[in-house]
Amino acid sequence: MISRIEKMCALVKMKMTTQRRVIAEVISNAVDHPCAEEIYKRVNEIDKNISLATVYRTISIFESNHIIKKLEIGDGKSRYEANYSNTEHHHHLIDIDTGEIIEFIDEDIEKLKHDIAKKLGYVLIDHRLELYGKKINK
Amino acid sequence: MISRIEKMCALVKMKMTTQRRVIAEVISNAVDHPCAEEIYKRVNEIDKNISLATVYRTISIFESNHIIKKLEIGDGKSRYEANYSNTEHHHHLIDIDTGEIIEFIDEDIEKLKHDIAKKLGYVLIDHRLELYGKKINK
DNA sequence: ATAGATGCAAACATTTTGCGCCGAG
DNA sequence: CTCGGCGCAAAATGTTTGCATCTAT
Repeated sequence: MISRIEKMCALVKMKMTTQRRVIAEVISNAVDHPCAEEIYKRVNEIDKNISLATVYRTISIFESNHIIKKLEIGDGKSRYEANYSNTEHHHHLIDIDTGEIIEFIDEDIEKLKHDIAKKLGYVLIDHRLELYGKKINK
Repeated sequence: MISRIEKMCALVKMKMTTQRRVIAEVISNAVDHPCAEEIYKRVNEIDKNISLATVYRTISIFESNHIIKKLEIGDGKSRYEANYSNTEHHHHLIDIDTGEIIEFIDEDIEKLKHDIAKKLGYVLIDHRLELYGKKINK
């Protein structure tokens, strides 16, 4: 089974190695937002010979090809998620007690952001919205 | 002249040392978003004996007392700005060509964010919005 | 065949920490 | 006086890189 990210790599004409295929698979299957070290651990459960350096290099290439997105939630490390362009643009709510990340989509924000950038004389390329909250009744 | 941040330290009953006073002054006067190293350099122009470790420790205390805010614009280092609660909540537009940071305020987003958090079962504590854009006509 | 990808270990950059001394309250 | 803050240097953490080797195309 070819992972979704591997298909995106093909579109960008990336040379596909065993390592990249495994890393693509791991990130495609992730339901959370793993950091480089976590990706490395999951990759190593599939193939013990893949190095952390390769994970970093591959992540970096995926990111510059917009195949994955980096998020910085303030815990010191960069975290990543697949960037499926046909999926709606979503954002993150971070539970400040548990660190849990909840994804959400909001139409109104999608509309607003372009207007704001335009008003400032910019074309919007990307954006990031993160909410930090505490669970009600806990 | 007592800096604005120093006044906030007093409210939180922080022990005020020469070092903290100078660091408070530097961050209060910053019109940009300096990282720890940059704060350290500016601090040293006023007092050569203040160490980088103290800058980090002080920043950390300021941050946990909500006196300053950390921002991560994706350049690998944490950047900081004063968090004047009586100032309107603002956000950042980052020029992806120059790295320039433009601050802006948007009323509609202020309204939206609380509704979204509530809908997800959370009380909003903080949030962060960053737009990344290219200047029009350049 | 060959450009580019990999593994390893060393280098880097940023941030944190242990310890003995010092200074604010 | 005393507790916490300080400077220094060392360590920890996350990430990048030089080099010799290997591999997808």
